Amino acid sequence: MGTEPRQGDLNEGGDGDAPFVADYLLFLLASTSAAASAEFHAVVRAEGLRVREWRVLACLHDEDGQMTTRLAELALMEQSRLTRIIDQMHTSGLVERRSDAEDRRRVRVFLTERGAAVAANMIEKARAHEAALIARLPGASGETLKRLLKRVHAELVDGE
Amino acid sequence: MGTEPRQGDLNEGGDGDAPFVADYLLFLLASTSAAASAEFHAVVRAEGLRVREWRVLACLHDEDGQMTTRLAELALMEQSRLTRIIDQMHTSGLVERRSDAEDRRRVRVFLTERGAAVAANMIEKARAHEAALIARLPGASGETLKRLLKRVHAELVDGE
DNA sequence: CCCAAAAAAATGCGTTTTCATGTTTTTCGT
DNA sequence: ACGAAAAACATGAAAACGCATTTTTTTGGG
Repeated sequence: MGTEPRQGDLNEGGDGDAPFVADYLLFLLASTSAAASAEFHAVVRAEGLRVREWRVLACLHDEDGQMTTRLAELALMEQSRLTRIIDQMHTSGLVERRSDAEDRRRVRVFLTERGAAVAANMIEKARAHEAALIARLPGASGETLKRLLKRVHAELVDGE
Repeated sequence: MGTEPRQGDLNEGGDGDAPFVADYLLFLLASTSAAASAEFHAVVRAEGLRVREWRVLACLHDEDGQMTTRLAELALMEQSRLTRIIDQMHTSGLVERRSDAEDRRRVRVFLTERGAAVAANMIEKARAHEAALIARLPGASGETLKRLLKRVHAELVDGE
């Protein structure tokens, strides 16, 4: 006994040289995202939704009737994956497809009445969870982080 | 024509009320993480590794001989998934298992010589990529972001 | 106007991932 | 010291996922 690794936090020391993971931006982003999301994802599943369905609902709430490709980008998944998620969400009565009159290659996805209700309900829960989460961070870290993430995200996506 | 949604960035307006996604912390984290990682993940795959194998290599580089459960936490994956990734990495000669003498339930994972070499090589590439990425962010955003993420991650994991 | 190229979405299919459970070893209460 | 509970890891089966390709429609050059 005594050789137990610590729980939770990212490692500090290394074998001999500098630790890498704990100071690597992409790991910090991924693990913070995972840790922060874990709690709410439990709520999502408890509501009978999968994480990706929740993402689709949230994106459509912001702008209903988006085309498949764009929706896949926003909801952070592959196009072919979204196609099948939409199938299932259609089956469970959350969304419907309508082909675009201007360009018949396009399929636009709309919330059903029930889908809109579920979306609104979940967004309320998400806002509450976010507020609670930010509340337990020191000072204004939460808001600062959001501001920073928006800037970085914008730079990564539009810039270059 | 003319009704085209913008490319890339997160939506600003909504149907009628406040936009949600573009200001929601968990989405900001997830999408920034995805956008930032996308580039490097291409490098990883080009090197013949999968993303999760790369994570394992990096974690073991920082501290070799970790037990399965802990390694799964650090490398952001499920325990049963890690078991199988280790199988495959063993097959490709990157790691080896040794059962812990003190507690024979435990399996510790070690880098092979080749694994260590691959890890070192990838970490070099990762550091270079990170530096380039941070360089194209305005001012000190990158470093500020890292500092903030460390704090938030620590709070989410240890605190509470 | 026509045909090749591009764009949007769907689909076939092999791989990955997860969930629940099984097996072995250790811990802990009495 | 014994047996129940817990911890660590492995595994079987089902679902989810992503890649490559196909189908349909639109665009653009000659």
